[in-house]
Amino acid sequence: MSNLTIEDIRSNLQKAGYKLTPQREATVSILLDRDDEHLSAEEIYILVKQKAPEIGLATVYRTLEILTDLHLTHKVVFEDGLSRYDLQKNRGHHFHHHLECVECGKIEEIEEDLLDEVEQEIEQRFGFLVQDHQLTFQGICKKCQQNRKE
Amino acid sequence: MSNLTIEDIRSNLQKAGYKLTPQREATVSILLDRDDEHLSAEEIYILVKQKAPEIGLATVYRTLEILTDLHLTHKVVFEDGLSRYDLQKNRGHHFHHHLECVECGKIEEIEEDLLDEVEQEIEQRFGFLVQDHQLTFQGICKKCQQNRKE
DNA sequence: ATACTTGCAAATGATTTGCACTTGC
DNA sequence: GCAAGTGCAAATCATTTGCAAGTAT
Repeated sequence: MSNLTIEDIRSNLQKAGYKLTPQREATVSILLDRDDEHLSAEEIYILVKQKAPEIGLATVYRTLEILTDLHLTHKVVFEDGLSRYDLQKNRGHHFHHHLECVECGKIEEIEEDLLDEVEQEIEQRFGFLVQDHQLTFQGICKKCQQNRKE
Repeated sequence: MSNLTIEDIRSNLQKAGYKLTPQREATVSILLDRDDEHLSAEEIYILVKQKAPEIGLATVYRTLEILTDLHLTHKVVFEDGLSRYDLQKNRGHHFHHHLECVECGKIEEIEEDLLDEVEQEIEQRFGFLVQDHQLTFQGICKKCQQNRKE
């Protein structure tokens, strides 16, 4: 699914004056592997530690901050107070949404941008120039609905 | 704009086995007064303290938690990591959205639900039963756009 | 050399909790 | 009267930061 490579990320970092250190590479490689999950910094840290045990949590945070600044990842604050990070697979006009199941806690991602029309309406009616958005739905996922019936 | 009264809130609390103490009343009255702002717990605390100086921040948090559990308020986590609370003016089918200006930080509220169609699409395509949602747009508000031109 | 990075530990900031005291019904 | 509620201070949890040491070019 992901068409981003480590090399893309290396060149983006270098363009901005950052190095792709082993720690950053390990962190990015977790994000590439798990690009359909929505990992918190802590979860990323635990996964990275398996490959590079000497890494510190602060480094993971710093890496994620840089990646987010460069728009290589996207940071979303969830209701539980944790921030989760997604690789920006489709750079540029990216936008995606989340389906958060209140029963099993799973977070599903939707790639399409369903809000084009809504954004146009906002700009016309409120004179507000939209740059980005976050949309999260809470509800019951398919699987949990089935479990309820059993 | 708000059609909720203290009495509505009192009866809701009592139905759920809670009392409307002076501290809770003071907190709710701030929310009623400022129902178009999006106040953080800290901001609410400061305002409440002016009328009831002996109140503690923990009580404000506990009150907001109860109100949110009873769906009398709605808690939204913003990008800055703070949670803000809105009174649920139109109980039941409530839904509203936020416009967050990245320049002046102001948070505007839109009452309409622009997502009816989007929700139907989600339910059909993903089998996900939507119960609630949060939608926040980041961008530049009208006023800041004008200031830029000057 | 020099500027960028790191790991660690300590600091921060929002929220939560334990507890002895108080209060509303 | 007594469970429910309070204020305070201490605890917690995610995240950030200071700093001395490490590293790449």
